[in-house]
Amino acid sequence: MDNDTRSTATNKRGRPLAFDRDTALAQAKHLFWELGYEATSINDLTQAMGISPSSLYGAFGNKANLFQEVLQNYKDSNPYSISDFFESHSDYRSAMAAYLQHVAMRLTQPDHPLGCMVTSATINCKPASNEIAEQLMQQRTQQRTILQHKIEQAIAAQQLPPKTDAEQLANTYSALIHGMTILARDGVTQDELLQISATAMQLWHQTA
Amino acid sequence: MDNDTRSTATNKRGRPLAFDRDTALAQAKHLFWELGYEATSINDLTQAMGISPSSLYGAFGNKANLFQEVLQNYKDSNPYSISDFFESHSDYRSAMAAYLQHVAMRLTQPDHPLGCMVTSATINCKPASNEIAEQLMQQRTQQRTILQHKIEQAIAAQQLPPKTDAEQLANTYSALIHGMTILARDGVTQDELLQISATAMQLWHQTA
DNA sequence: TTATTTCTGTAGTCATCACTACAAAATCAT
DNA sequence: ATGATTTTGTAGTGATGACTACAGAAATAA
Repeated sequence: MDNDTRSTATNKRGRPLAFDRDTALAQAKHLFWELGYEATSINDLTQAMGISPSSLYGAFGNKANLFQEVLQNYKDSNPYSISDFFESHSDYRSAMAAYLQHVAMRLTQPDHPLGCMVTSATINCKPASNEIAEQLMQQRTQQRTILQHKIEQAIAAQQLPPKTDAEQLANTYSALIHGMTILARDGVTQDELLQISATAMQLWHQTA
Repeated sequence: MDNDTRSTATNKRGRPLAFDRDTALAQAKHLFWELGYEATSINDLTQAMGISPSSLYGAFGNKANLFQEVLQNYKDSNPYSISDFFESHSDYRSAMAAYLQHVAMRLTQPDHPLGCMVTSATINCKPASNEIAEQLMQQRTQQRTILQHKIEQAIAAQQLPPKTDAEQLANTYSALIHGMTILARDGVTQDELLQISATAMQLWHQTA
């Protein structure tokens, strides 16, 4: 029943960690983000983290568990969620515009790999990694659902036509955002992604 | 200087192939499409193709070369290109609508894996597979450029406002289409993808 | 000091990776 | 028939995959 989350806080007994756990985690995140879950080997990780396999396994359990921690860190390190934008903007249109702008920026930031890790890290997986792949899929589905709820609220607040199909619109924006990850990784620039975000705002008015 | 494309045509000398080359290629395509390039092992391939490693290497050279043939077959097996739609429709708007509809259908056809292989097969690759990953990237870039040219022609034909940014619009549609591959693989249905296609047609009018 | 606890480095495990050596088998050419 | 040619099955190769055993090192606790 002991909680095994070896914290960075002051250790009590035994030899102390010879490396900074958060720094190592950040380096692991960088690799998983760039190459994906399976294409990143333990050897790659130990090299990048500057530690030995035994240290890695001692501190993080195994590859899957390390990825879990990386994923949590990845989510925590993004200061802005969809909800944040819808809370800090009075009207839904400007919230969406700001969110799409934020996404375009974040997918092409020069201080970390291109695109979204949740979108890209487990596209090519063997069945052995199905659990992790499904976890990321649930993340994506959850984001889609959140967006749908925000749109439903916009409809209820009469900021969108009452006949608007919230799921359809959420799906369309989700596709666009996932696609921006592909484009970012293909070398499409931040400016171009921002233009896509601007273009996408036309979807807000459903005319058909 | 001998052309090494061992054709399916009547062999002249030596022991004949004990398997149907096209069928085996189709099965390889199925695997690469579903799992991606690196996550598909030679062992997976020989199992699915029903042949031994020596037969596989004898007939296809190596894994990278087999993938090349699969890719060519993948492209050839899609009877409709962007250009086809723009040639068979008089106005550009209906051509685009038909193309997006076609994409939504194709990405969710039940007789083959979900999504687009060119988009998904080399998202997670080690540096060793950079050549193949870049080849697929060039495919994606090329498709984007073709779309841009069609939009430019639409502008020239005054079927789009003269101030339309063709590259920007092509990028937006490309993002949407790539994102549809992610959604399709996440289990979003064909109907929902068709709705995305319909929603996306609003982008045709640039209002901003 | 000595004992206890925890981490580190080395060297290994076994499985799987792409790929191949080689002899037997199956065809064609003569 | 005999020989030339090509494919096949078996059984490997060395490299790399994730992971671990174990002894020693570095800290705290007594």
